[in-house]
Amino acid sequence: MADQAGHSSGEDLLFLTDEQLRKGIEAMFFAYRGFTADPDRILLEKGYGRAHHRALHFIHRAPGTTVNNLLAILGVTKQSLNRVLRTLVEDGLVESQVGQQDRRERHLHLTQEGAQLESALSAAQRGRMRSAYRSAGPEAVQGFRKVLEAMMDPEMRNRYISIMEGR
Amino acid sequence: MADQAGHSSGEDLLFLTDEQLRKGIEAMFFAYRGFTADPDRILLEKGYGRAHHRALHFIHRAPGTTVNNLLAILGVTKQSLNRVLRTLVEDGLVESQVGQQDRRERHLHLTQEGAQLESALSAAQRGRMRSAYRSAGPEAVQGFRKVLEAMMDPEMRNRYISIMEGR
DNA sequence: CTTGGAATGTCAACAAGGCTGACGTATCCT
DNA sequence: AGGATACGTCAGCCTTGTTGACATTCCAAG
Repeated sequence: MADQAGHSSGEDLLFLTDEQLRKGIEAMFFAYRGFTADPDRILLEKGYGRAHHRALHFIHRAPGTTVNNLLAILGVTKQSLNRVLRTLVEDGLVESQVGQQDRRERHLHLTQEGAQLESALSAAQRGRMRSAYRSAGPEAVQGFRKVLEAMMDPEMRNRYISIMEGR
Repeated sequence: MADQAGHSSGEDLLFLTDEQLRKGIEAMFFAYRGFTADPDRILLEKGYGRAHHRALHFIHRAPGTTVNNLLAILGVTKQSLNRVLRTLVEDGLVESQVGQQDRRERHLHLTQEGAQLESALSAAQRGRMRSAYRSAGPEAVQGFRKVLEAMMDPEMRNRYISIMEGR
């Protein structure tokens, strides 16, 4: 009870005021805006939205993934995803291949053109992430990742970790 | 070029692989989902959306703020904000008072009912933030905030900082 | 071999919440 | 008096989420 708010002493329990927590909440809000700002500009030019970006990102991350798997990662309905996926396939950014073992499944891959757009989007986002990391320093990066992981829903944390390790 | 990817040495320049940056990007994506999940559930019951939450949050944060100011913070058009604000006023969660010095301005306050909902939403979000902070530790919290601030657009960072200090 | 269920695709309708453009009103300032 | 500012509102459009219903394809169990 005698502790002060401003400085965290580093080893004992955290003294967390509502004010501090609210600051964290607002930091998340503003930071997420910055986080999406650069890709959004590119997407606008091409006539796509964030939903397309997410699809491209995770198809790049896990080439050959099925629609169902993508659905689970993105957490939207198949109708929502399908609308986005259809335009990407029509525009020649994504390829949908019938599964070998299970021919009901569709395996998704980026075409060269799709990979190119994904790369541009990712480069923009990584650029901001890199400069944020650089200006915050290595220890801050560790903390950043730690807090983010703890903030995820458990299911998503597992999915995230398995994505990180698995492949 | 000889360095390894996994461990950051802690004092020299960061060695940032695209992989590490991509992990950060995905962490942001999944964490933001968790971040909004709890309030979203409450909002759904009441028939509101995230836009209402944001309005309530910043009116709570800066009571008596003007519409224009809120517009700048939220980064949406007045038409978008107005739609949300109108329902909040109609439902008796927000009060809109004509300005004293400048009668063109409307100053916004939460009613008791509005404050109650804001409090419930904030409590849910702070709860998750608190447990994330706790499980990540004090140093992680510092790093988390540092990286987030560096990730904001400069204008937003200034706004954020002035909000933090100003009051 | 038949059939149930799983995976996928598709159509339709709807809602939230962004956006632009245009217009009106009240108020302030020069 | 006239221009600028703050706010509200109408109309229409887009993206992206939702439900519900239904067809197709195919694996697997009976």
